[in-house]
Amino acid sequence: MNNYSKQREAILEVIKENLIHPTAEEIYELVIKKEPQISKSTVYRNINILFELGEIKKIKSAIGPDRYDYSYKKHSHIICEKCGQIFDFDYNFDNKNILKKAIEQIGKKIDIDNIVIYGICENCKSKNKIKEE
Amino acid sequence: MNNYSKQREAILEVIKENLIHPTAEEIYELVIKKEPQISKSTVYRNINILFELGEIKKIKSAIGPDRYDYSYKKHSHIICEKCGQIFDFDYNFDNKNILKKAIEQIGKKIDIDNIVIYGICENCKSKNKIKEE
DNA sequence: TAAAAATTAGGAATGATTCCTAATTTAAAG
DNA sequence: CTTTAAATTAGGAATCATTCCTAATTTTTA
Repeated sequence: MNNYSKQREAILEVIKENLIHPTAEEIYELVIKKEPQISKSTVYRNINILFELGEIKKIKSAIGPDRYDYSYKKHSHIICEKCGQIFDFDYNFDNKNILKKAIEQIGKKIDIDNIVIYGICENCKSKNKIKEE
Repeated sequence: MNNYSKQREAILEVIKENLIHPTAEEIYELVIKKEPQISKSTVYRNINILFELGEIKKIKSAIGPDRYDYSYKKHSHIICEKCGQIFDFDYNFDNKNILKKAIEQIGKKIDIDNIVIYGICENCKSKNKIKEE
């Protein structure tokens, strides 16, 4: 692992250029424009490698497949469980204290990578209130 | 939706009794002991209904299928991205402030349902340091 | 420049979940 | 009660996302 390949480079570029939290499928559709011969398995394999290397973040959406994120700047995510929409969220969690409590409660240190707030957004909430026919 | 069915009741009971964040498959294996005729699609359908109703929580694990949780008490989760382990985490997030910042940043109110900390646990971190053969 | 290691394309295989349908169960109405 | 309507079920087919497999190619090493 960790050798040069133009495919891997193109995939990382696409993820860097598209800050829309694309799915693997979407990454494939974008990267195929640059590397028309690329196969889907190569996209999946390299996404996983880039994630392992810590170059990109994996976001477990509430709905549909996983999404990926290149973070120029550290941030969290808010995800709606009804519509699946993902919002970038810039918040200063007290990581030092979270870490301390985590060690107390689970007995081991955790390297915090991404904090995700799952909830229901206003739009989806109000939709629910309308009596369904 | 929302009518009586002994299958749905049995599924909810199983989730209440097993606080191990079971997957749909695991719920099926447990509930089949009580309702031997039950089908897997019934389990999936009812898990979704119970989630829609807000009776159970869905946890997007870093690894493998979704997991479910009946919460007698509100809590968060810490999930390891390498091994997929899920830890219950009792932490007092400043939800009022989070909500305020969220409205500022994304322009809409969010009903916070579950805060998840994705990271890498000590065990997995130390495994990585060992030179792989 | 030759040998070893890593990566690729492409398709098959797998795993999780949803969808479909006819039969059954539950609820509602007279 | 009985009848009718609505909801739910079992079971399997279908779908979707992802991983696995293999022979060929590319990259690295020495």
